[in-house]
Amino acid sequence: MSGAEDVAVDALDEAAAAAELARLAAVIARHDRLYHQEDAPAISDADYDALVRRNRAIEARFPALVRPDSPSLRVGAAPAEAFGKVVHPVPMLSLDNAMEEAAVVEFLARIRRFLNLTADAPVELLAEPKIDGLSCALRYEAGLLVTGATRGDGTTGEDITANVRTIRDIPQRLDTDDPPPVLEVRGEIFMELEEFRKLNERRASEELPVFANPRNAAAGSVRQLDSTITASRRLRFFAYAWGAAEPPITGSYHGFLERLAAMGLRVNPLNRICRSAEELIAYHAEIGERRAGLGYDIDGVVYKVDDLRLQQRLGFVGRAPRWAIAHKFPAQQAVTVVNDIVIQVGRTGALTPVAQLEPITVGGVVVGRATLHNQDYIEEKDIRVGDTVVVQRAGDVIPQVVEVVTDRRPKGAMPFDFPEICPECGSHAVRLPGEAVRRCTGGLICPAQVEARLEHAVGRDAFDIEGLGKKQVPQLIEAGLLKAPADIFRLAGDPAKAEALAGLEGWGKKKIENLVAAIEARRTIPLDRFILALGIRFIGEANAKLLARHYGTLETWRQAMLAVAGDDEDARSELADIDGIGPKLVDALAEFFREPHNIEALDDLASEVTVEAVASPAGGGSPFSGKTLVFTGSLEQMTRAEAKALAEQLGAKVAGSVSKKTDYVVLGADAGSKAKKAAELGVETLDEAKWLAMAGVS
DNA sequence: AACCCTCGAGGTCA
DNA sequence: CTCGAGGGTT
Repeated sequence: MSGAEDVAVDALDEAAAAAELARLAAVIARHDRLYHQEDAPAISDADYDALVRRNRAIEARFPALVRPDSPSLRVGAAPAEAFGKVVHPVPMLSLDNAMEEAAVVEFLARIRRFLNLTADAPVELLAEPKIDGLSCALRYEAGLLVTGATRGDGTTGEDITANVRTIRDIPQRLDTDDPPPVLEVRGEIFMELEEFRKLNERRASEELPVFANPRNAAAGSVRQLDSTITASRRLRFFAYAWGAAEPPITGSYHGFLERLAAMGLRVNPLNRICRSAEELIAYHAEIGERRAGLGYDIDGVVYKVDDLRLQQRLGFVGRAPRWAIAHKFPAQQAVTVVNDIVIQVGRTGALTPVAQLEPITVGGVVVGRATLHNQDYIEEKDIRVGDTVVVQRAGDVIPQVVEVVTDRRPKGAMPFDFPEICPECGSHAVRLPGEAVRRCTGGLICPAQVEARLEHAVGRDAFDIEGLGKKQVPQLIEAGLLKAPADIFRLAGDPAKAEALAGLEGWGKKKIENLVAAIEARRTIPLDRFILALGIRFIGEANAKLLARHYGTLETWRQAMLAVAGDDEDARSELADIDGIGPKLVDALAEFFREPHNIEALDDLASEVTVEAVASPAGGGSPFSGKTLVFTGSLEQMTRAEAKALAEQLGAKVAGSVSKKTDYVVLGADAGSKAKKAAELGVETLDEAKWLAMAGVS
């Protein structure tokens, strides 16, 4: 031993301190590696903590000497006020699920079809365990960890950098001489079962509530504002993907993972290359058998096409890649009793039956209720009050009644009598022919609908008013302070109302101030959110945007909708011509605007707020954005399906036949009648090379 | 088949 | 907030 490590911190001079910090950074990094890569720690946790403490003590004396790769960055940061937002430069996607082996076979078949391969052409896939934790994106710039973010909605996540730094499987600095300028590593943060058990033991002894399962424990730990708490939880990490990367990632997926491992990130050692559906299924079975002994929770395995060029060609459908699929394990099941079936009334008046179950633990959480969806569902499974039923958590999350154990049915149990009267307001509840749901016709006289509509209006995607939620809305309705959406704004505008608020339980001065501020902050609202807030049937986030973009201003839209309600043919066809708006939507809008009280409520709300106009989408980056394309003839560089997917990605619409609305016709080899038609109509044609060049594919 | 809307359950943190 | 199911629309 050199002795430096024995010198008291107080006795170090600056040069010795710098040297000691360098030594500690290296030693701690080495122990981190042993811990996470070999799973063979060379020292005890206590000794490791002592090293970390010594490092921190020296830094406290010589703040100027803190190294960019200092281990103390793992734990040092002061508690944050709240989590910042991180926009993912490349969206974080979800995977399609396969529950059955047949779906795995179909997955492979579809890949081969899409790539124009024969049914027995070799395709290599990397199979890996699917960890049940929370996904996370780590951004390294020039080899240094700069941000860690949760998945969030896939586009925007929360900034959990300080917490991520406390995870020993995640290096502060990539172990390479030649770090990439940008590398965003994605993977799963999770808690091992042993740590989970110890954590809950500790919490139980401190009389704190215990976590329901390791995944929730990991999620709770990562969402701590105080990163020292996160640090004490010993989370783990496996890498399995990337987002932004400069230079781009090329080659194979397994090669990418090997490079990550070489740079000090942890990669699951159970990953394996497979070459056929049989091999994939065998892998699934093998991992399933080893599941209990892994020491951490998994909910299935994931298969990914290994060749990154093929991944790119396969692309995406919706939010999920075509080149990957999650093959889940069967859901865990349990048996319990249906104590009651209650009816809930939603915003649109839908009557939804919910089974009240004798509480039972399924897959780590206590389940007490399960939706029964509708009348048909209950009848098909013949679920009766008093029945013993098999319950599972679909996708290991959502409780679901699978089947009735009919031998255990009590004598005299009657089939469920689905109400034809709304249990909340007594109005008739009707089921239209061809529909599965029965709906209350009470509209605004139905308290359940009024409440649900108000909750919808203040919701995150509509007015987004902080401090008004499922708890407060019913309370304010009860107090007579809320009836229609416009009343929300009168809460802030009318002093008498604010005073009435102060008389209610749980409304202190501060809370009222906050609410008023939150409401005032939302007095200006974009048209699409305003439309969404009205709660018109079928008009969700996407359709509200379509309408807002097309009509631009509230007044234009309102006039057009009134004309539609008055059966004005021109207004109707203008509306129906918007791509994505079909007959049912037209009817729903007309119906809404035929009700005088709806228009009153709309105008009332509009008088309280400023509705911002929405610009119709600009041309966008691509020459094809907003254009209509037709492909004809056989393409050589890619299949028709790929070309279509690419064009749509660029904002184009792909049509099947040439018309005067077509902007471009892409001619493959042996193009026939469509080429002729294009010439007749004077539509611009592109050959394959030209199309690829314009699409930005070289 | 892809996409959208609606509804539901259950969890954690402030 | 996240996940998932079911049903509707295009």
